[in-house]
Amino acid sequence: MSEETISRNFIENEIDKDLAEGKYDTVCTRFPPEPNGYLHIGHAKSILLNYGLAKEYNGTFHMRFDDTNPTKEKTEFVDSIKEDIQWLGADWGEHLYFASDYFDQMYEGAVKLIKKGKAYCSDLSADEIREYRGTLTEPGKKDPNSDRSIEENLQIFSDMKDGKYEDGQMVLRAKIDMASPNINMRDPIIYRVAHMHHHNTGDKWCIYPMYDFAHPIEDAIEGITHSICTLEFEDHRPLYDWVVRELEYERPPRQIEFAKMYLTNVVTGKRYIKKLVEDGIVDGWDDPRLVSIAGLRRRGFTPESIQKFVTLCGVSKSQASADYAMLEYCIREDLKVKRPRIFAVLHPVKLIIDNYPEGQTEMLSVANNLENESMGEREVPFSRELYIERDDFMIEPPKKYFRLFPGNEVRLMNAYFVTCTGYETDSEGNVTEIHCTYDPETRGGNAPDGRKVKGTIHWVEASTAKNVEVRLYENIVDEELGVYNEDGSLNLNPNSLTVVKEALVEPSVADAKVYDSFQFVRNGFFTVDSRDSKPGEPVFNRIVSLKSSFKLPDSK
RNA sequence: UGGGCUAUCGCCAAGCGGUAAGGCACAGGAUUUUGAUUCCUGCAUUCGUUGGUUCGAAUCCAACUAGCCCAGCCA
Repeated sequence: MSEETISRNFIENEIDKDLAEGKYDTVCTRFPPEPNGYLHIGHAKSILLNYGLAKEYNGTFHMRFDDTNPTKEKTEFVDSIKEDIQWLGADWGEHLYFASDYFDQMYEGAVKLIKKGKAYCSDLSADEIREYRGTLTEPGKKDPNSDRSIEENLQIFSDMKDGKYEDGQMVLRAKIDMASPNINMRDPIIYRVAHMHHHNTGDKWCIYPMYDFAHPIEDAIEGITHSICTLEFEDHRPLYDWVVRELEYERPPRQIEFAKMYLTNVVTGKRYIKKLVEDGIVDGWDDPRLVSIAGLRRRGFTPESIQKFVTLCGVSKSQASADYAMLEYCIREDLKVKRPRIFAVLHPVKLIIDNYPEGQTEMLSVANNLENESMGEREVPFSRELYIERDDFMIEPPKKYFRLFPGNEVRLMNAYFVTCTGYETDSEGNVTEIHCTYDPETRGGNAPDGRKVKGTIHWVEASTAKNVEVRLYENIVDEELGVYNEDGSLNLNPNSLTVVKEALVEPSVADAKVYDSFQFVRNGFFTVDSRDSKPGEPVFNRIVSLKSSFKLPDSK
C-alpha cells in the first residue's frame, strides 16, 4: 500500500500533462470488457490500472460492458465478470453501464455522419469488401456505393434498421480514405446487419455498431477522459479520433495504449485453455491450474496479492512477460502476516516417544502466525505417538543435515526437545517407526539450561490427526503438457497436472474432507478450501510441510 | 518490399543531455521455535548495432538490426 519506490508510469505522466494543460479538469476511466468469456490475470492489470488511476486522481471509474456484438455475448459472462472485478476490489459504485444502452445515440451518430456526407451504405459482399480494401502494401479501391446521395443513404440506413435487409446484405461505412496506409481508415464498416437476439436489448435492433464506431461514442457519452486500452488498438486511434471529431463531441476522450502483460510458466493461450476445458482436463474456467481470475481465487490468491503484483509489474509499452515467481512472491508477502500456519504432514512416519506417559494427552499452545502475533494462539493436542514428515528423518544423514537422525536432538515445534534413540524397518528396509525420548523440561520448545538444537520439525498427534485429501496443483507448463504438434495442437498429459495426496492435519482445522487447491510456496504451501468457503472469502490455512530448500550436498 | 509500435541486468522497470533507481530471481553472510521469515551484502563501466552532434548522450540526429501489431460485416 505504501510503495513509494514505485515510480510513476507513462500514463500518469500523460494525465499530469493533460491536467496541467487544462485539457481536462477531472479524470474518468473505464474497464470495458466484452462479455464473451472469463477474465484472466491479464485483465486484472487493465482493471486495476484503470481503477487505480481514477482513484489516484480523485476521479471516476466506470464499469462498462462492451456488448455490441450479440453473436458472441452471454449473460453468464457478465455475471462472472462483475463478480471477478468486485473480488479484485475495483469498485464502480453507481457507474455500471452497457454499450447497448447507447444504441439509440449511436444510431443518431451514424445518421449525423450520413448527413455530413461522411458515411454511406454499401451492398458489397464481405468478399468484395475485403478485395476492395487492398492489402498491407497496396491501396484499396473506391467502393462504387460511395457516391450515393445523402437522401438515398438515409433511406437505406433506415431500411437496414427496419429489417429490410438480410444479414450481410448491407453495411454502413465511414467515408475516409481508401488509400490510407492505415487499413483501419479505408472506409471502415461502422454498422452491420445481424438479426439476432441481444442479451440486453432483445429484438429491438437488427443492426449493430462496430467496435471502432461504438467505442469512442461510449467513452464520449460517459465523459471518459482517458480511454486506456492495449497496444493492438494503437492503429485504431486515428479512427477513434476521427469519430469523436466528426460527431463533434466537446472535450473528447483520449485513447492511450499500454502493453499487455503475459506470465511465464503458465498456459495463457485462450485456444489451449479452451481445449483443456472442453476436453475435461481441467474443471472449467475456474480451475485452479488456470490463471483466470476465478482460477487464481480458487488457487488461493487474495485480491491484495494480485493488486500488489500488478503494481510491481508496472505499465509500459514494451512487450513483456512477468516471471511467475513474481506472482508467488506477492501471495507470500500477503499471506505471511494474514493467515494462520497449521501443521500438516504429507508423507507421514510414526514417531514414538518412549519415555512419555502412555495414555496421556496434553494441550499445547501454538502461535497462529509467527509473523503476526495479533492473530493469537490455538491449542494443539500432544501425546506419546505422533506423525512427522518422512523427510525429517534420515538413518544416515549427509553433512549439514540437522533434522532427526539416530542420536540427534531436535525440537518438535512448540512442544519438546526429543532425541532419536532408534527406528524400525520393514522387510524392505523402509522406516516404519522412529523412537525417541523427550526432555520434560523443554515444554513449549525452550530448554531452561539454554542448550540449542539446530533442527525444528513439525508434527501432528497420531490419534487425533484428521485425514484429508489434498490436491497439489501444479502450473500447467507447456513442456509438461507435451509437445506441440505440427498442426499447432497440443499433446496433453493430464497426469502431470495434479498430485492427489492424503495429508494428516491438526484436528482443529480439518473441517473439510477435501482441500481443493494447494499451492507450493517456498518450504510450505497454502490452500483455500473452496468448497466450504463463501465465494470471495477464501479460508486460508498456511501449512508448513515441505523443506524443499534443503539440498543434499551431493546435489550440487 | 505499406503503416504503427517497441528495444535499459535472467524477468519486470525507472531514467527525458550531466555521468545507470527499485522490485523479482539468484549468490554470499547474520539472526531464527520449521533450511521459512527478518536482516545485511553482492549482482549492467553499460543502455539492440554502427556512426554523428556535444565539454558531456541510455537520453538529440542518422542509418541499420531484431521483436510485436494491422488486410473480421470480432473486440
